[in-house]
Amino acid sequence: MSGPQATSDQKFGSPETAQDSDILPNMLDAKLWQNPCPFTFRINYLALLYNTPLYAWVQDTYGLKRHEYVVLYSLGLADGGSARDVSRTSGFPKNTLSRAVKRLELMGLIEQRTKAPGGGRRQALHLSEKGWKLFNDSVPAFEALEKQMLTPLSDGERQILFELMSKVVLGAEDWAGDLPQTATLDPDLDPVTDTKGETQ
Amino acid sequence: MSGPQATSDQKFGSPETAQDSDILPNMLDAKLWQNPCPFTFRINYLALLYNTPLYAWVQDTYGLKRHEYVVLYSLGLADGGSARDVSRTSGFPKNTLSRAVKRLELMGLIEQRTKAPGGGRRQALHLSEKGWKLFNDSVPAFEALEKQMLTPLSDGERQILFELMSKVVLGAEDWAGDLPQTATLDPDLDPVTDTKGETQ
DNA sequence: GTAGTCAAGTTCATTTTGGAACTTATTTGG
DNA sequence: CCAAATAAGTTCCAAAATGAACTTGACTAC
Repeated sequence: MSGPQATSDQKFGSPETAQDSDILPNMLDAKLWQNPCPFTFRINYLALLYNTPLYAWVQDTYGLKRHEYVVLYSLGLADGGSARDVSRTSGFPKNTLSRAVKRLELMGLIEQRTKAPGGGRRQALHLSEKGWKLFNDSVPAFEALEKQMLTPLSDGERQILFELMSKVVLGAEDWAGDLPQTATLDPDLDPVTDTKGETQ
Repeated sequence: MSGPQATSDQKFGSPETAQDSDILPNMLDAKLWQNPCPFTFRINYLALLYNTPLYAWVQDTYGLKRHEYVVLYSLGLADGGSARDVSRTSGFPKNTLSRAVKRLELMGLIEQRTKAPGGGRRQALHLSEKGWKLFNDSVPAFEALEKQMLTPLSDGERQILFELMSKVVLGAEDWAGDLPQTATLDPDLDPVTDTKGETQ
Protein backbone atom coordinates (compact mmCIF):
# COMPACT_ATOMS: atom_id res chain seq x y z
CA MET A 1 0.00 0.00 0.00
CA SER A 2 1.09 3.51 0.65
CA GLY A 3 0.15 6.78 -0.91
CA PRO A 4 -3.31 8.13 -1.15
CA GLN A 5 -5.68 8.38 -4.06
CA ALA A 6 -5.40 6.33 -7.18
CA THR A 7 -1.83 5.25 -7.02
CA SER A 8 -1.30 2.66 -9.64
CA ASP A 9 2.41 3.17 -9.79
CA GLN A 10 3.68 1.58 -6.58
CA LYS A 11 6.83 -0.40 -6.89
CA PHE A 12 6.77 -1.59 -10.41
CA GLY A 13 9.84 -3.50 -11.32
CA SER A 14 11.12 -3.14 -7.82
CA PRO A 15 14.77 -3.66 -6.90
CA GLU A 16 15.55 -6.96 -5.24
CA THR A 17 13.81 -9.91 -6.77
CA ALA A 18 11.82 -8.46 -9.60
CA GLN A 19 9.15 -10.56 -7.91
CA ASP A 20 7.06 -7.48 -7.42
CA SER A 21 8.52 -7.53 -3.95
CA ASP A 22 5.71 -8.98 -1.93
CA ILE A 23 3.66 -6.08 -0.90
CA LEU A 24 0.25 -6.54 -2.41
CA PRO A 25 -0.14 -3.14 -3.93
CA ASN A 26 -2.01 -3.28 -7.14
CA MET A 27 -5.15 -5.08 -6.15
CA LEU A 28 -5.34 -3.45 -2.76
CA ASP A 29 -4.85 -0.05 -4.32
CA ALA A 30 -7.52 -0.80 -6.85
CA LYS A 31 -9.91 -1.83 -4.14
CA LEU A 32 -9.15 1.27 -2.15
CA TRP A 33 -9.04 3.86 -4.87
CA GLN A 34 -11.00 2.55 -7.81
CA ASN A 35 -13.75 0.90 -5.90
CA PRO A 36 -17.32 1.86 -6.71
CA CYS A 37 -18.00 1.07 -3.06
CA PRO A 38 -15.13 2.78 -1.32
CA PHE A 39 -16.89 3.10 1.97
CA THR A 40 -18.06 -0.44 2.44
CA PHE A 41 -14.75 -1.74 1.25
CA ARG A 42 -13.02 0.15 3.99
CA ILE A 43 -15.54 -1.13 6.48
CA ASN A 44 -14.99 -4.68 5.46
CA TYR A 45 -11.27 -4.38 5.19
CA LEU A 46 -10.93 -2.89 8.62
CA ALA A 47 -13.18 -5.54 10.04
CA LEU A 48 -10.90 -8.11 8.53
CA LEU A 49 -7.75 -6.50 9.88
CA TYR A 50 -9.25 -6.17 13.29
CA ASN A 51 -11.05 -9.44 13.77
CA THR A 52 -8.52 -11.80 12.36
CA PRO A 53 -5.73 -11.38 14.88
CA LEU A 54 -8.05 -10.93 17.82
CA TYR A 55 -10.04 -14.07 17.30
CA ALA A 56 -6.90 -16.02 16.62
CA TRP A 57 -5.63 -14.74 19.93
CA VAL A 58 -8.85 -15.64 21.74
CA GLN A 59 -8.67 -19.11 20.32
CA ASP A 60 -5.08 -19.60 21.37
CA THR A 61 -5.47 -18.03 24.77
CA TYR A 62 -8.83 -19.29 25.92
CA GLY A 63 -9.68 -22.06 23.51
CA LEU A 64 -12.88 -20.34 22.51
CA LYS A 65 -14.11 -20.18 18.96
CA ARG A 66 -15.44 -16.98 17.57
CA HIS A 67 -19.08 -17.89 18.18
CA GLU A 68 -18.41 -18.80 21.71
CA TYR A 69 -16.53 -15.68 22.48
CA VAL A 70 -19.19 -13.62 20.80
CA VAL A 71 -21.80 -15.03 23.12
CA LEU A 72 -19.62 -14.35 26.10
CA TYR A 73 -18.84 -10.84 24.98
CA SER A 74 -22.47 -10.13 24.27
CA LEU A 75 -23.48 -11.23 27.72
CA GLY A 76 -20.70 -9.17 29.19
CA LEU A 77 -22.37 -6.15 27.68
CA ALA A 78 -25.97 -7.23 28.07
CA ASP A 79 -26.21 -9.72 30.85
CA GLY A 80 -29.34 -11.78 30.86
CA GLY A 81 -29.71 -11.63 27.12
CA SER A 82 -30.93 -14.64 25.19
CA ALA A 83 -29.42 -16.64 22.37
CA ARG A 84 -31.90 -14.94 20.09
CA ASP A 85 -30.57 -11.55 21.07
CA VAL A 86 -27.06 -12.63 20.31
CA SER A 87 -28.16 -13.99 16.99
CA ARG A 88 -29.95 -10.81 16.05
CA THR A 89 -27.09 -8.55 16.97
CA SER A 90 -24.28 -10.72 15.72
CA GLY A 91 -25.59 -12.35 12.59
CA PHE A 92 -24.75 -15.88 13.60
CA PRO A 93 -27.52 -18.40 12.97
CA LYS A 94 -29.30 -19.64 16.01
CA ASN A 95 -28.22 -23.24 15.77
CA THR A 96 -24.61 -22.18 15.78
CA LEU A 97 -25.25 -20.15 18.89
CA SER A 98 -27.14 -22.97 20.50
CA ARG A 99 -23.99 -25.04 20.32
CA ALA A 100 -21.86 -22.16 21.50
CA VAL A 101 -24.06 -21.66 24.54
CA LYS A 102 -23.96 -25.33 25.31
CA ARG A 103 -20.19 -25.36 25.21
CA LEU A 104 -19.87 -22.24 27.33
CA GLU A 105 -22.13 -23.86 29.87
CA LEU A 106 -20.01 -26.99 29.79
CA MET A 107 -16.92 -24.91 30.35
CA GLY A 108 -18.51 -23.26 33.31
CA LEU A 109 -18.47 -19.82 31.78
CA ILE A 110 -22.24 -19.47 31.81
CA GLU A 111 -24.58 -20.10 34.71
CA GLN A 112 -27.38 -22.58 34.65
CA ARG A 113 -29.88 -20.96 32.31
CA THR A 114 -32.85 -19.47 34.05
CA LYS A 115 -36.08 -19.47 32.20
CA ALA A 116 -37.60 -16.61 30.27
CA PRO A 117 -37.63 -13.05 31.51
CA GLY A 118 -39.40 -11.10 28.76
CA GLY A 119 -41.68 -13.28 26.75
CA GLY A 120 -41.97 -16.49 24.83
CA ARG A 121 -39.71 -19.27 25.93
CA ARG A 122 -36.57 -17.23 25.90
CA GLN A 123 -33.75 -18.29 28.20
CA ALA A 124 -31.89 -15.64 30.06
CA LEU A 125 -28.18 -16.27 29.91
CA HIS A 126 -25.78 -15.14 32.59
CA LEU A 127 -22.05 -15.27 32.85
CA SER A 128 -20.58 -17.17 35.75
CA GLU A 129 -17.85 -15.67 37.87
CA LYS A 130 -15.36 -17.48 35.68
CA GLY A 131 -17.11 -16.08 32.63
CA TRP A 132 -16.86 -12.56 33.97
CA LYS A 133 -13.21 -13.05 34.67
CA LEU A 134 -12.55 -14.20 31.13
CA PHE A 135 -14.55 -11.29 29.81
CA ASN A 136 -12.69 -8.76 31.88
CA ASP A 137 -9.35 -10.29 31.10
CA SER A 138 -9.91 -10.44 27.38
CA VAL A 139 -11.66 -7.19 26.61
CA PRO A 140 -8.53 -5.09 27.02
CA ALA A 141 -7.01 -6.80 24.00
CA PHE A 142 -9.95 -5.72 21.89
CA GLU A 143 -9.83 -2.23 23.28
CA ALA A 144 -6.14 -2.01 22.65
CA LEU A 145 -6.44 -2.95 19.02
CA GLU A 146 -9.28 -0.56 18.48
CA LYS A 147 -7.19 2.14 20.02
CA GLN A 148 -4.25 1.17 17.88
CA MET A 149 -6.47 1.30 14.85
CA LEU A 150 -7.52 4.84 15.61
CA THR A 151 -4.00 6.04 16.23
CA PRO A 152 -3.81 7.97 12.97
CA LEU A 153 -6.68 10.16 14.09
CA SER A 154 -6.68 13.05 16.49
CA ASP A 155 -9.12 13.06 19.35
CA GLY A 156 -11.37 15.41 17.48
CA GLU A 157 -11.31 13.25 14.39
CA ARG A 158 -12.12 10.19 16.44
CA GLN A 159 -15.10 11.95 17.85
CA ILE A 160 -16.33 12.96 14.43
CA LEU A 161 -15.82 9.49 13.07
CA PHE A 162 -17.78 8.08 15.94
CA GLU A 163 -20.63 10.45 15.33
CA LEU A 164 -20.77 9.86 11.64
CA MET A 165 -20.73 6.12 12.03
CA SER A 166 -23.40 6.33 14.67
CA LYS A 167 -25.57 8.29 12.29
CA VAL A 168 -25.14 5.66 9.64
CA VAL A 169 -25.93 2.83 12.01
CA LEU A 170 -29.00 4.54 13.35
CA GLY A 171 -30.19 5.25 9.84
CA ALA A 172 -29.82 1.59 9.04
CA GLU A 173 -33.10 0.81 10.75
CA ASP A 174 -34.83 1.83 7.58
CA TRP A 175 -33.11 -0.26 4.99
CA ALA A 176 -31.79 -3.21 6.94
CA GLY A 177 -34.06 -6.21 6.65
CA ASP A 178 -33.76 -8.29 9.77
CA LEU A 179 -30.71 -10.38 9.32
CA PRO A 180 -29.93 -13.71 10.83
CA GLN A 181 -32.36 -16.55 10.28
CA THR A 182 -34.11 -14.70 7.50
CA ALA A 183 -30.80 -14.13 5.82
CA THR A 184 -30.11 -16.63 3.11
CA LEU A 185 -26.40 -16.96 2.83
CA ASP A 186 -23.57 -16.36 5.13
CA PRO A 187 -23.71 -12.93 6.57
CA ASP A 188 -20.59 -11.40 5.14
CA LEU A 189 -19.24 -8.24 3.79
CA ASP A 190 -18.90 -6.26 0.70
CA PRO A 191 -17.66 -8.31 -2.22
CA VAL A 192 -14.09 -7.51 -1.50
CA THR A 193 -13.41 -8.85 1.94
CA ASP A 194 -13.99 -12.10 3.64
CA THR A 195 -15.85 -10.87 6.66
CA LYS A 196 -18.58 -13.35 6.73
CA GLY A 197 -20.87 -10.87 8.32
CA GLU A 198 -20.88 -11.45 11.98
CA THR A 199 -20.49 -8.71 14.50
CA GLN A 200 -19.25 -9.13 18.00
CA MET B 1 -33.09 0.51 18.07
CA SER B 2 -33.84 4.19 17.99
CA GLY B 3 -32.61 7.07 20.01
CA PRO B 4 -29.04 8.09 20.49
CA GLN B 5 -26.75 7.46 23.42
CA ALA B 6 -27.41 4.89 26.08
CA THR B 7 -31.10 4.37 25.67
CA SER B 8 -32.13 1.47 27.76
CA ASP B 9 -35.75 2.45 27.87
CA GLN B 10 -37.18 1.39 24.51
CA LYS B 11 -40.54 -0.24 24.67
CA PHE B 12 -40.57 -2.00 27.94
CA GLY B 13 -43.78 -3.71 28.68
CA SER B 14 -45.06 -2.86 25.25
CA PRO B 15 -48.73 -2.89 24.34
CA GLU B 16 -49.79 -5.86 22.26
CA THR B 17 -48.32 -9.13 23.35
CA ALA B 18 -46.18 -8.24 26.32
CA GLN B 19 -43.69 -10.25 24.30
CA ASP B 20 -41.28 -7.35 24.38
CA SER B 21 -42.59 -6.57 20.94
CA ASP B 22 -39.85 -7.93 18.74
CA ILE B 23 -37.43 -5.13 18.25
CA LEU B 24 -34.14 -6.23 19.67
CA PRO B 25 -33.32 -3.14 21.65
CA ASN B 26 -31.51 -3.99 24.79
CA MET B 27 -28.60 -5.98 23.52
CA LEU B 28 -28.18 -3.87 20.44
CA ASP B 29 -28.29 -0.72 22.49
CA ALA B 30 -25.74 -2.16 24.84
CA LYS B 31 -23.46 -3.04 21.99
CA LEU B 32 -23.82 0.40 20.52
CA TRP B 33 -23.65 2.54 23.60
CA GLN B 34 -21.90 0.56 26.29
CA ASN B 35 -19.34 -1.11 24.12
CA PRO B 36 -15.70 -0.70 25.02
CA CYS B 37 -15.08 -1.00 21.29
CA PRO B 38 -17.70 1.28 19.84
CA PHE B 39 -15.87 1.89 16.62
CA THR B 40 -15.14 -1.67 15.61
CA PHE B 41 -18.59 -2.72 16.63
CA ARG B 42 -20.07 -0.22 14.22
CA ILE B 43 -17.70 -1.41 11.55
CA ASN B 44 -18.67 -4.98 12.02
CA TYR B 45 -22.33 -4.30 12.36
CA LEU B 46 -22.46 -2.25 9.22
CA ALA B 47 -20.54 -4.90 7.37
CA LEU B 48 -23.13 -7.38 8.50
CA LEU B 49 -26.03 -5.23 7.45
CA TYR B 50 -24.48 -4.55 4.11
CA ASN B 51 -23.08 -7.90 3.10
CA THR B 52 -25.88 -10.13 4.18
CA PRO B 53 -28.57 -8.98 1.78
CA LEU B 54 -26.18 -8.37 -1.09
CA TYR B 55 -24.59 -11.76 -1.09
CA ALA B 56 -27.93 -13.41 -0.69
CA TRP B 57 -29.02 -11.49 -3.75
CA VAL B 58 -25.92 -12.47 -5.70
CA GLN B 59 -26.53 -16.08 -4.82
CA ASP B 60 -30.14 -15.96 -5.90
CA THR B 61 -29.53 -13.96 -9.01
CA TYR B 62 -26.34 -15.42 -10.38
CA GLY B 63 -25.84 -18.60 -8.44
CA LEU B 64 -22.48 -17.44 -7.20
CA LYS B 65 -21.26 -17.99 -3.69
CA ARG B 66 -19.58 -15.22 -1.85
CA HIS B 67 -16.09 -16.46 -2.61
CA GLU B 68 -16.82 -16.73 -6.24
CA TYR B 69 -18.30 -13.31 -6.50
CA VAL B 70 -15.42 -11.87 -4.54
CA VAL B 71 -12.98 -13.21 -7.08
CA LEU B 72 -15.03 -11.82 -9.91
CA TYR B 73 -15.40 -8.46 -8.25
CA SER B 74 -11.73 -8.32 -7.47
CA LEU B 75 -10.82 -8.99 -11.06
CA GLY B 76 -13.30 -6.41 -12.18
CA LEU B 77 -11.32 -3.87 -10.24
CA ALA B 78 -7.87 -5.30 -10.82
CA ASP B 79 -7.90 -7.36 -13.95
CA GLY B 80 -5.04 -9.76 -14.31
CA GLY B 81 -4.69 -10.21 -10.58
CA SER B 82 -3.86 -13.60 -9.15
CA ALA B 83 -5.62 -15.81 -6.65
CA ARG B 84 -2.98 -14.80 -4.18
CA ASP B 85 -3.88 -11.16 -4.59
CA VAL B 86 -7.51 -11.92 -3.98
CA SER B 87 -6.59 -13.91 -0.93
CA ARG B 88 -4.45 -11.14 0.48
CA THR B 89 -7.03 -8.44 -0.05
CA SER B 90 -10.09 -10.43 0.87
CA GLY B 91 -9.00 -12.67 3.70
CA PHE B 92 -10.26 -15.88 2.15
CA PRO B 93 -7.83 -18.78 2.37
CA LYS B 94 -6.18 -19.76 -0.84
CA ASN B 95 -7.71 -23.18 -1.14
CA THR B 96 -11.16 -21.71 -0.94
CA LEU B 97 -10.24 -19.31 -3.70
CA SER B 98 -8.67 -22.06 -5.75
CA ARG B 99 -12.03 -23.75 -5.83
CA ALA B 100 -13.80 -20.49 -6.56
CA VAL B 101 -11.54 -19.78 -9.50
CA LYS B 102 -12.07 -23.26 -10.83
CA ARG B 103 -15.82 -22.84 -10.70
CA LEU B 104 -15.74 -19.42 -12.32
CA GLU B 105 -13.66 -20.90 -15.10
CA LEU B 106 -16.15 -23.72 -15.47
CA MET B 107 -18.96 -21.23 -15.68
CA GLY B 108 -17.14 -19.35 -18.37
CA LEU B 109 -16.78 -16.20 -16.33
CA ILE B 110 -13.00 -16.31 -16.34
CA GLU B 111 -10.73 -16.75 -19.32
CA GLN B 112 -8.24 -19.55 -19.64
CA ARG B 113 -5.59 -18.61 -17.15
CA THR B 114 -2.45 -17.20 -18.65
CA LYS B 115 0.74 -17.92 -16.84
CA ALA B 116 2.56 -15.61 -14.53
CA PRO B 117 2.98 -11.90 -15.17
CA GLY B 118 4.88 -10.62 -12.17
CA GLY B 119 6.92 -13.33 -10.55
CA GLY B 120 6.80 -16.80 -9.05
CA ARG B 121 4.30 -19.11 -10.61
CA ARG B 122 1.43 -16.74 -10.27
CA GLN B 123 -1.45 -17.07 -12.69
CA ALA B 124 -2.99 -13.96 -14.11
CA LEU B 125 -6.75 -14.16 -14.02
CA HIS B 126 -8.96 -12.34 -16.50
CA LEU B 127 -12.68 -12.00 -16.73
CA SER B 128 -14.34 -13.24 -19.87
CA GLU B 129 -16.84 -11.12 -21.72
CA LYS B 130 -19.56 -12.92 -19.81
CA GLY B 131 -17.66 -12.23 -16.61
CA TRP B 132 -17.48 -8.54 -17.38
CA LYS B 133 -21.16 -8.46 -18.10
CA LEU B 134 -21.99 -10.06 -14.80
CA PHE B 135 -19.67 -7.66 -13.04
CA ASN B 136 -21.20 -4.62 -14.69
CA ASP B 137 -24.71 -5.85 -14.11
CA SER B 138 -24.18 -6.63 -10.47
CA VAL B 139 -22.07 -3.77 -9.23
CA PRO B 140 -24.94 -1.27 -9.27
CA ALA B 141 -26.68 -3.24 -6.55
CA PHE B 142 -23.66 -2.87 -4.33
CA GLU B 143 -23.33 0.78 -5.15
CA ALA B 144 -26.98 1.36 -4.45
CA LEU B 145 -26.83 -0.17 -1.01
CA GLU B 146 -23.72 1.76 -0.15
CA LYS B 147 -25.47 4.91 -1.23
CA GLN B 148 -28.52 3.97 0.78
CA MET B 149 -26.32 3.36 3.76
CA LEU B 150 -24.86 6.84 3.56
CA THR B 151 -28.20 8.54 3.17
CA PRO B 152 -28.20 9.95 6.68
CA LEU B 153 -25.06 11.93 5.89
CA SER B 154 -24.70 15.14 3.97
CA ASP B 155 -22.25 15.28 1.11
CA GLY B 156 -19.75 17.03 3.30
CA GLU B 157 -20.10 14.45 6.00
CA ARG B 158 -19.65 11.66 3.51
CA GLN B 159 -16.45 13.26 2.34
CA ILE B 160 -15.15 13.56 5.88
CA LEU B 161 -16.09 10.02 6.68
CA PHE B 162 -14.27 8.85 3.60
CA GLU B 163 -11.15 10.72 4.54
CA LEU B 164 -11.14 9.55 8.11
CA MET B 165 -11.62 5.94 7.15
CA SER B 166 -8.90 6.24 4.56
CA LYS B 167 -6.56 7.53 7.18
CA VAL B 168 -7.33 4.60 9.40
CA VAL B 169 -6.86 2.10 6.61
CA LEU B 170 -3.59 3.62 5.53
CA GLY B 171 -2.36 3.63 9.09
CA ALA B 172 -3.16 -0.05 9.33
CA GLU B 173 0.01 -0.93 7.49
CA ASP B 174 1.82 -0.64 10.74
CA TRP B 175 -0.14 -2.88 13.01
CA ALA B 176 -1.79 -5.30 10.62
CA GLY B 177 0.05 -8.57 10.45
CA ASP B 178 -0.45 -10.08 7.04
CA LEU B 179 -3.73 -11.81 7.17
CA PRO B 180 -4.91 -14.73 5.13
CA GLN B 181 -2.81 -17.85 5.16
CA THR B 182 -0.91 -16.73 8.21
CA ALA B 183 -4.14 -16.01 9.97
CA THR B 184 -5.18 -18.78 12.25
CA LEU B 185 -8.90 -18.66 12.53
CA ASP B 186 -11.58 -17.37 10.33
CA PRO B 187 -11.03 -13.81 9.43
CA ASP B 188 -13.99 -12.20 11.02
CA LEU B 189 -14.96 -9.19 12.94
CA ASP B 190 -15.02 -7.70 16.30
CA PRO B 191 -16.52 -9.98 18.94
CA VAL B 192 -19.98 -8.69 18.43
CA THR B 193 -20.78 -9.42 14.86
CA ASP B 194 -20.59 -12.43 12.68
CA THR B 195 -18.58 -10.98 9.84
CA LYS B 196 -16.17 -13.76 9.33
CA GLY B 197 -13.58 -11.33 8.20
CA GLU B 198 -13.56 -11.30 4.49
CA THR B 199 -13.63 -8.17 2.45
CA GLN B 200 -14.93 -7.93 -1.05
C1' DG C 1 -58.87 -25.82 30.34
C1' DT C 2 -58.19 -27.34 25.85
C1' DA C 3 -56.78 -26.35 20.98
C1' DG C 4 -54.23 -23.44 18.17
C1' DT C 5 -50.52 -20.36 17.22
C1' DC C 6 -46.04 -18.65 17.58
C1' DA C 7 -41.35 -18.44 18.21
C1' DA C 8 -36.96 -19.91 20.96
C1' DG C 9 -34.10 -23.41 21.09
C1' DT C 10 -32.33 -28.08 19.56
C1' DT C 11 -31.16 -31.83 16.50
C1' DC C 12 -29.97 -33.86 12.22
C1' DA C 13 -27.99 -34.45 7.67
C1' DT C 14 -25.56 -32.32 4.39
C1' DT C 15 -22.61 -29.13 2.60
C1' DT C 16 -18.86 -26.16 3.24
C1' DT C 17 -14.61 -24.74 5.15
C1' DG C 18 -9.87 -24.43 5.69
C1' DG C 19 -5.30 -26.52 7.78
C1' DA C 20 -1.89 -29.58 6.31
C1' DA C 21 0.44 -31.80 2.97
C1' DC C 22 1.57 -31.89 -1.66
C1' DT C 23 2.69 -30.37 -6.47
C1' DT C 24 4.65 -27.39 -9.67
C1' DA C 25 6.75 -23.36 -11.41
C1' DT C 26 10.21 -20.20 -10.84
C1' DT C 27 14.27 -18.05 -9.08
C1' DT C 28 18.75 -18.22 -6.60
C1' DG C 29 23.25 -20.16 -5.48
C1' DG C 30 26.68 -23.24 -6.00
C1' DC D 1 23.59 -26.48 -15.55
C1' DC D 2 22.09 -28.77 -11.44
C1' DA D 3 20.51 -28.59 -6.65
C1' DA D 4 18.10 -26.10 -3.19
C1' DA D 5 14.77 -22.78 -1.91
C1' DT D 6 10.61 -20.26 -2.31
C1' DA D 7 6.01 -19.60 -2.97
C1' DA D 8 1.46 -20.11 -5.88
C1' DG D 9 -1.84 -23.15 -6.51
C1' DT D 10 -4.12 -27.77 -5.65
C1' DT D 11 -5.79 -31.82 -3.25
C1' DC D 12 -7.31 -34.20 0.71
C1' DC D 13 -9.85 -34.93 4.63
C1' DA D 14 -11.31 -33.94 9.21
C1' DA D 15 -13.84 -30.43 11.41
C1' DA D 16 -17.21 -26.90 11.34
C1' DA D 17 -21.22 -24.50 9.82
C1' DT D 18 -25.95 -24.23 8.65
C1' DG D 19 -30.82 -25.04 6.37
C1' DA D 20 -34.49 -27.67 7.42
C1' DA D 21 -37.13 -30.15 10.37
C1' DC D 22 -38.40 -30.84 14.89
C1' DT D 23 -39.35 -30.03 19.89
C1' DT D 24 -40.85 -27.35 23.51
C1' DG D 25 -42.72 -23.94 26.15
C1' DA D 26 -45.63 -19.94 26.55
C1' DC D 27 -49.35 -17.06 25.28
C1' DT D 28 -54.19 -16.43 23.00
C1' DA D 29 -58.73 -17.53 21.98
C1' DC D 30 -62.38 -20.05 22.32
